[in-house]
Amino acid sequence: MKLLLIHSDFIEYEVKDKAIKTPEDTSKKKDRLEEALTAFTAVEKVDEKSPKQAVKQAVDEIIKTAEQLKVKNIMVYPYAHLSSNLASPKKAQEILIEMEYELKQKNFNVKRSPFGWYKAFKISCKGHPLSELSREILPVKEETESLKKERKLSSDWYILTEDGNLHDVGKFNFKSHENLKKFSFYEKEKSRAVKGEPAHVTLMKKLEIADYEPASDGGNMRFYPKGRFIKKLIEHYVTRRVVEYGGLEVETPIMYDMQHPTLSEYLQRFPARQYQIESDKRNFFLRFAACFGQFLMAHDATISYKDLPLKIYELTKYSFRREQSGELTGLRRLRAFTMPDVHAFTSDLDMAMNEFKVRFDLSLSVLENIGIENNDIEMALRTTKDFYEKNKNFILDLVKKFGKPILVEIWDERIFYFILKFEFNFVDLSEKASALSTDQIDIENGERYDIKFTDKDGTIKHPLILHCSPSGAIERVIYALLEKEAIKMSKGEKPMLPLWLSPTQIRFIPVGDEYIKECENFSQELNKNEIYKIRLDIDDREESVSKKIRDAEKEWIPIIVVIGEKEKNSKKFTPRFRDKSVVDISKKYSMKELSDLVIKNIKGYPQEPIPLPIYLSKRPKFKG
RNA sequence: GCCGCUGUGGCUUAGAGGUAUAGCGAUUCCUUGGUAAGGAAUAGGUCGCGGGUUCAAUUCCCGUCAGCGGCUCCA
Repeated sequence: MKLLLIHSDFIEYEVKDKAIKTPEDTSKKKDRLEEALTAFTAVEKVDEKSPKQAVKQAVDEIIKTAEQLKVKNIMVYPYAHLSSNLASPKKAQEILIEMEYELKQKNFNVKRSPFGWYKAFKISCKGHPLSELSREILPVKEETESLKKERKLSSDWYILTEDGNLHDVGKFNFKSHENLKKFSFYEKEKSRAVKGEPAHVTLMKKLEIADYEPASDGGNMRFYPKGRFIKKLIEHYVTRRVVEYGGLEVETPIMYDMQHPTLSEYLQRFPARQYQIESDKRNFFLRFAACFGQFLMAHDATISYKDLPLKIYELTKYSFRREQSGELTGLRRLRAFTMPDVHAFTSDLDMAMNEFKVRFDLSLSVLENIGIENNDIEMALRTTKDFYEKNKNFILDLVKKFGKPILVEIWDERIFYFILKFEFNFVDLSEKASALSTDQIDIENGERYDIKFTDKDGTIKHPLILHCSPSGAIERVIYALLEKEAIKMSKGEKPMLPLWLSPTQIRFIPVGDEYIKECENFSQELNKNEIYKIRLDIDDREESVSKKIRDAEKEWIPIIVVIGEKEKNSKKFTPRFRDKSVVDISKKYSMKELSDLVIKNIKGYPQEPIPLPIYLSKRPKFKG
């Protein structure tokens, strides 16, 4: 059976002449249905063998579509021209009547136009992507075969365990791998579970990190001082790690000529995804990755095999992708985002694979040090069957490094420009998965961009290119950190940002005005270390001590120190530690001990001064 | 982009065909405080925006913008 489903403002028809010898009796010469899903239907020879099944499958398909479109009115419309292998009119008519009956049973408002007549019809198709669908209904036996064929063309999904075994995703026992299950399910099929609104969106506003900017395009965020600060520290940290790894930091333009021969070829494949800008008579697109600038730069460079692997790095501020408006959410999916992107140009597959390993370790370490640990992420690997077969041990090494089972997608043939790709995915509170770190081995673009290096023997060759983002988009890293804390909160635990990222690390709360001076003295004592400056502030507002503590807790301040007569005299403090796992809360601390404690935790991370006035009374409220 | 839901002072929100609640926050005053909200007063809103219906619209209708959920997508 062939179905053509049209979502229309209306459908109307008028019966004209007989099309077959014995058309269906009909008194109604004209009919019309508003806001309808019209199912143009051609019943075929194969349906005669198992008419019940054909009816059921067709009805299921129609209902599925109708529900998606929230349509109550359905017009079943016989339309022979969809097939060249029609069933007999008698059988066809029976099946159509049966379809009408079944649909009515499911409480749809169903009309059916008469069988066997030439009819004039008018239809007003709504024109959205789901408004025109064609479906082929085949008896089950043949269906599995066609499905198999389809699957062969696309890809297979597996779970690869540390022992080197590939498991069918459907059969794998996900016990103690809950997140991998959520991730696999999200990747492989479309998860339809009911979900609340994203937790990090509430948090990013409440903590004055980021917010929507109605005056800009969707997915272009504003960052408040604390948000800019956190973002800046992550940017610095990732950049430092990449530079230590050997990345040469560059800066390239954010817009490129759409007519440029190399770029246009690349663009043709994804035409509707960019912002476009006009300047004089030329049209430009905003970059959606750092590739363009770096590849064009590499194209013009003189590169010897001695320089390889050559690593070029840029922190793109911004990369732009015109995602569909409905796909945008908070800091998770944006139209403008900050992307660290380090490419490695390598001489051959051996070098590429070696480098892939190095960057795999780098990515894992960067994420972990930022605060997103191994059990917060799930790994996916995509490759071709051919590559997998030849490099099983290499891939297994990666899995062992990762230390838990991963999701693997294997294509029969290469679909994209890369032959191997890994991703570290974060699964959030509403069970959505997003990729953070990623790296891929690209075997096309060296040639496409005509990037060349001179090999040992003097021949000119195109390099294989690795594309890596060790952390993923910085905004998305913040999203993951916030969602991670939201998950904690849902378990009744206190949320906190890592100490090195907290805009305020220690807050002093004077018991009264007269102790503000004391706070200042102590803060100098606290910051005696030459290299590490602890970010502290003083709540000098005219509020009760309890109120100030409450506000500090709401702000996720890691360490709160109340200062009054006792402290003034004894120089010993009883701080409130937000994260009680690493400290002794019964202990009294001196300023030196507190300072050492903080420094121990922020060693090796970027240092920046507090991004707000030290006195709370001098701070504006950006939100609420 | 499609389908659906939502949109009320800076924030969170009540409400209804006759221009509107309350809490937080802000300001001022009182209180001078000891580990998650001390007390009082004042100011602040063309009820997202545009149009229509109506004697009258913030409330009903249409459109639009934004957010959320789902679909699709994620090079």
